[in-house]
Amino acid sequence: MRVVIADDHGIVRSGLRMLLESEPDVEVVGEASDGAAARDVAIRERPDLAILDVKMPKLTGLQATREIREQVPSVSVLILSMYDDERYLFEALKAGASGYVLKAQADTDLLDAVRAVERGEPFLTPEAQRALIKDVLGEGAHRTDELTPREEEVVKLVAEAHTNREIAEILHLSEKTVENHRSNAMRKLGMRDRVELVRYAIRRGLIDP
Amino acid sequence: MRVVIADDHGIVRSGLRMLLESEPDVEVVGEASDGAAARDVAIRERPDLAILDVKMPKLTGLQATREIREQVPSVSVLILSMYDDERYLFEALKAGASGYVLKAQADTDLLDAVRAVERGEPFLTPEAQRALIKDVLGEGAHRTDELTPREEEVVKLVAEAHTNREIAEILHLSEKTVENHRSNAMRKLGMRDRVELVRYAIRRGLIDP
DNA sequence: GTGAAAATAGGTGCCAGCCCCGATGTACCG
DNA sequence: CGGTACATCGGGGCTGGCACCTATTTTCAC
Repeated sequence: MRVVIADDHGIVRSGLRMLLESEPDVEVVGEASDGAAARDVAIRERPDLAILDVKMPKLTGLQATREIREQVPSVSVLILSMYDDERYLFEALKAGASGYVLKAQADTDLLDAVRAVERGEPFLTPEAQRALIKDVLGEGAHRTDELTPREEEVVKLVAEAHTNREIAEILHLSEKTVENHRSNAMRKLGMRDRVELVRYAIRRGLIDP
Repeated sequence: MRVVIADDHGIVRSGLRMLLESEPDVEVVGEASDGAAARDVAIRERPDLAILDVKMPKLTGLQATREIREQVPSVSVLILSMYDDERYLFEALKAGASGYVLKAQADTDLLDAVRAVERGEPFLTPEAQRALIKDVLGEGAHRTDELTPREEEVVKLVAEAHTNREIAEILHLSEKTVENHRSNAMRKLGMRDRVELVRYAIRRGLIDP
């Protein structure tokens, strides 16, 4: 089983690598320390599985998941969350992830998750399953989908202090397209400059302060 | 060399353990997933070294460091920070830590840090050293004094998405003066545009996200 | 009372940001 | 089939942001 791993903390990558390679039939064929690199590596290597941290520079794990799943649907994705809650669970599943594992439990659950994905099954930690059931039973109405996925990607990169040109390179787009997405996002949100977008991105958890 | 490790993320503990035990003379004699447990284990095991995450439940790594160093001074402490900045560096050193390693660089720097501590030397990552030197060269005063009051006012208003012209009106200044204060603040902080100032202002608590 | 730092202000120049247009292709949905 | 949303790219133009430079006044510590 060929696996790509991505996390902005080197120590987590090392841990993942060693944990995964303790299994004889698992091979780590790529590593990335940000979301854009993760996407590029996953598309180039076409692994069986990509294990992505939710919170990474340039692209979040969820944004990277969308792009990977769109371009190479044969790649399964496992999302690693460092949060103690499940606030990104639904977005992760919508983005095409096969599983969602909390980092606190990752050392015990991760190999189970990998095996589940190998069999083509989804994998959720017990906490995640409970949250999902609760949501389905309750109301599915906590969607704040004001922005399209593309717009959100651009907003995140703007908030990380990238110029339009840099964003264009990261997303493989023209500068004009980036400007249009940013402009549309600002209009939707009623904002007038990048500065306001930064605070929005922080409130939404797209980036840390 | 006997080592205790503490981090609330299982995957990080696994990574640390495997990384450390790849060295023949290093033995991990204890693990903890929160700061209070870390303190208890360190005091009971009296290891040569305790490697602690800054952010843990019950006690932070810094609080645990203080208590460990007070009760068993023979235990050296390495602090692991998941943050991209050095905001806890000074507190860590004051608490009695021998070293400060960012998680993003931990897979390459950690063994160097362990060896340095073994020799009784302090260890700081290059980024941490730079921050320390910058601070010493500056003043004994805190980093909070990096900006003058006027500069801080301007930064706050910038982060609130005011234009230079608006800020000039609010502070009864010329636009030029505002630009100078903003420019000086950005130079002092090593930032290149307003977007970075916003995140700084939020981190500093000048504004809410 | 001298010197350093802060606060004030201006000039010049370049480029990025932001706006308004329009245009194409795709996908999905009733 | 036609409508709507999304993503993509472009032109043209105005303004604001930012850098680098100089310069005066105020303030405060030694």
